[in-house]
Amino acid sequence: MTTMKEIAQQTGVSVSTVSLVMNHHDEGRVKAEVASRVRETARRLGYKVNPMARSLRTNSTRILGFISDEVATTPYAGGMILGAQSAASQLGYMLITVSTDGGMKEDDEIEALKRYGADGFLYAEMSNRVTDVPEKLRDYPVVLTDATDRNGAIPSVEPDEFSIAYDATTHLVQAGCRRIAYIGCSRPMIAQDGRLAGYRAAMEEAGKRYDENLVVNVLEPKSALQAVSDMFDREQPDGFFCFNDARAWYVYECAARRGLTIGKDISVVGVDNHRVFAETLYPQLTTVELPHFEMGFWAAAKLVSIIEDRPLDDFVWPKTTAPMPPIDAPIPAKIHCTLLEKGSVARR
Amino acid sequence: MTTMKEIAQQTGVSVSTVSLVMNHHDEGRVKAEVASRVRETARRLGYKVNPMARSLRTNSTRILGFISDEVATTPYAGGMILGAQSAASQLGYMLITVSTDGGMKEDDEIEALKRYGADGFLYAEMSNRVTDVPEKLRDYPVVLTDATDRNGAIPSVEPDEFSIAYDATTHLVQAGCRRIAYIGCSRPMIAQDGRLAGYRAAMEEAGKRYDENLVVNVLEPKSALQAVSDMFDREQPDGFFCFNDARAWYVYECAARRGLTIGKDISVVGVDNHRVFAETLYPQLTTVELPHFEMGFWAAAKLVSIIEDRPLDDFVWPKTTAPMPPIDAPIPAKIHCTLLEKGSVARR
DNA sequence: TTGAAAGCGCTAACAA
DNA sequence: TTGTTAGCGCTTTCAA
Repeated sequence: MTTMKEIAQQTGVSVSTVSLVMNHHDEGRVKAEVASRVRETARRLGYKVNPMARSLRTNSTRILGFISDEVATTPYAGGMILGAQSAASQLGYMLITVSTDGGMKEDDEIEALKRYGADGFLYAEMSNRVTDVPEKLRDYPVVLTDATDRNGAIPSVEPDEFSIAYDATTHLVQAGCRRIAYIGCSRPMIAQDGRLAGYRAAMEEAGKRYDENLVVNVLEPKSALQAVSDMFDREQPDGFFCFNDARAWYVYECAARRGLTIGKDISVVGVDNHRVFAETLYPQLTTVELPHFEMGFWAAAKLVSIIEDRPLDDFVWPKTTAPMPPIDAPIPAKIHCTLLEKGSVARR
Repeated sequence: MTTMKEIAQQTGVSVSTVSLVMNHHDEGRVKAEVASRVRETARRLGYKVNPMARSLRTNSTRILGFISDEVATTPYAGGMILGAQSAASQLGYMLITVSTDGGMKEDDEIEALKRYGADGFLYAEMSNRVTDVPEKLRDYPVVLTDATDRNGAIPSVEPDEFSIAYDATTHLVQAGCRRIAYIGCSRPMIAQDGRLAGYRAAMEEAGKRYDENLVVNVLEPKSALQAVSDMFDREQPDGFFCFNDARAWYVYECAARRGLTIGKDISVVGVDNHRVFAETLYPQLTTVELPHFEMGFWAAAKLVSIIEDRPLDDFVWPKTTAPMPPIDAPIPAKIHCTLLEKGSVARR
């Protein structure tokens, strides 16, 4: 590893001059000619700053902590982490991921992260929930990812659940479905509320009366299949919007048992959480993939903007939204990532 | 953050004495009474070493890099990362995860990890493959996780595919199945070879002739379902061992279309890669969960043992294997994690 | 048995 | 415009 000292020696200047140049603090402080010689030597020697040494002085490590307790159980986390990592990497940061699952104590992991000098934290859930941020994070910059702060005091990035359901349902309407069912979740979640509202709005806008009989909110696998099956026979829907892939599967199962084919006899749009259906089993189906990558990306970027105290607009953004695809288009389609800016922000 | 200096002042000794004590180098060098006073002060002040400062001197960060290119697409990764993190944490290390998926250049990520001072690397695949380890990792300690080095030169931790299939098949035999089919993978993979062999061995040991007609190796979702369906009708198997959950799903679909119920009319044991079936849809099914946690755990521990040049036996291990559960036992069951020790080892 | 001192690579205040 | 210096928190000689 090349050091500033070596650059200084080879260029015939002092270490502080090198430091100034390498940190872009040379404007008006170092002669342009000297600066470019320094840069040239640095390039030639393949110099890379030593983050440890720097952080020892500056108390800033350019490390972000990503905290989640469900990395082990869902593939959501992967996309989110990837997004966060992508933003971090573009902004010159490193992401350290800790999972508090599996009996490890969250506080210990946070302590470890602090010791390693994390400048700020991403606190992630894997589906939008009202969340209490741990006490230990109080005095650090924090951004919630796919979660909502109970006290509304911490900035968060969440999916636009309403629009997801609205667009999915509208999509089914436009595909010509007459009776569109909603297979939802019975446990109260932010996503469920938003999506049910989106479904309802789309139905009413299409001139279809909102009909409670077409809505089944389920939780337990065993009774769930029965409930969906009952509704299936009772209401004979020809379109389904499903809260997630597990719930979509109930519809698949019902269809198979009745000799019906999805995409031909009935239409299904569902949120695909596990990537199993979209990628493996039914590549031709229309599914909605939640914008986990984007949420991770935005959250990390937001966090950096807090840490460095500069506006988000300074950064360069990727495109994060796409329109709903035609009914037989290749999927998954990523739609709607809403950045909620609210509350105040903890600073160290 | 408390520093050694503060401890030194409060105890009335020098920083070097504190350092000696905190690093357990005080034996015969520091008076026992002084040492215990130092420890007491450290405890009282809640001292935690500053890893940055230490690594600046020692050139060792106690950071492990976890490199994988599929974090985003499977939940396997989560378990593996969790295992690796668990071992790392127990051994006083920190895990930094980088995912090289999504167009980010692997080499760049490795460079970043090196800059942050990683002492060694875990290079992970998400299903056992023959793998080339990147050039950039050449001079560092590396352990392959769920992967096999093409040159057989790098230590790796892999699942015991043979035993997984052997035990699963035997399980079906003991459950009383007469005609047991194998739904495998047509792409050549280490797992496929090992599992087919395990299936075959179990069949023959049970006095059943190995019958090629009962074996369907498939890949493409569309043709796969057809192939499984054909075999289903032709051979009328009453037991199925499936390579993964996608393949198990073909059997579910076939069964549903024929009015058959799994666990009653036919028996299915499958490797559950996505946790969808075991956790959500068929909690009563017998599935095999690959020991991702254990692989991650062992691989990280092995890596630390290489870095610190001490034998694995110095560490304390969790139990990693369990016998096959009875056919209706709660799942997932983790079985068989084999640590393959082979080849030489890179050292810095 | 203990402490003083040097130095890891870097930044930043200050002096020249 | 540049260099000198001090010091971040720690480890590790070396001398006392």
